[in-house]
Amino acid sequence: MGKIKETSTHFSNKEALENDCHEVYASNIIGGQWSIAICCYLIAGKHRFGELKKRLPNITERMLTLQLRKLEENKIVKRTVYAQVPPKVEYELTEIGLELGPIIKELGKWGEKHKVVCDSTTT
Amino acid sequence: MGKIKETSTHFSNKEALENDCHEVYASNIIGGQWSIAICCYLIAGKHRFGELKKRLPNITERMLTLQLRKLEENKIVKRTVYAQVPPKVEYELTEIGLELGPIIKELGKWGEKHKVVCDSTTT
DNA sequence: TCCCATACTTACATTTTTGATAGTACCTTA
DNA sequence: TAAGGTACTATCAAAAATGTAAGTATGGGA
Repeated sequence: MGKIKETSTHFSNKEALENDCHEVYASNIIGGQWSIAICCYLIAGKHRFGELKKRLPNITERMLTLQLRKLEENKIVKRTVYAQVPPKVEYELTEIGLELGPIIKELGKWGEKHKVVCDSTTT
Repeated sequence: MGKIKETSTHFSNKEALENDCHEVYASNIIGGQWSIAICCYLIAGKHRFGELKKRLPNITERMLTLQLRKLEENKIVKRTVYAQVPPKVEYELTEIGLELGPIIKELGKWGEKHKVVCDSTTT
């Protein structure tokens, strides 16, 4: 996630797809390596930056920041900064972010089932 | 989507996340540039390769092939080859693929709503 | 005075995904 | 004999996502 090149074919394809398919639009919002994992924790409630970092063992601060910024831009999470030293910042889901909760959970259930089905037919 | 490097940090992070989060597991399966769009059409029924290509105007044959192969590997779609010339190949959702249908539709509804909310607060 | 904790930022390297372009096989029909 | 239609594959290049490593600010406490 650096700057994107708005003249690339990739970019315009993505935009075009988003525009005539809400499903794709939605998946682009929550589809980063860590986005869904972050959401899973936030569904359970508010978290500080450092707490999220602990729960996502291998994430770098850079990636956590990037993903949170993206979620914030998309109004999925709300960021609250406390004027303290050392700093304290809390992240929580917005209203529309919360509405994503049940869908993500359904997806999780499906994933669990899928894993079983797939494993059994492979072996 | 070429060969992946199974020794990379990225790879092992992804695997670790998948293993303790079914939601992430699921999202990795359906999260490619075109996967959800393809699924959307297949939810409506069987399609030939060329039909999908027409419906996804800017997709290259390469990408369509890659995505379909990935979906097939993950047992989301079933591929049927007819021994004809010129060739005819049909793609359809499997049972577990069909179960994804309602979830994708919910995601679509959410996306539609999100778009409205986000646009109104931005302007 | 110096170190600490927290939540970042910056610059660069690597890996992964996607795109562009050309080619393949095969039988049918003209 | 040649062209056409379908579903691909192969190679190379570009772009995007992620990872690594180091640095920043600030006030409080030792």
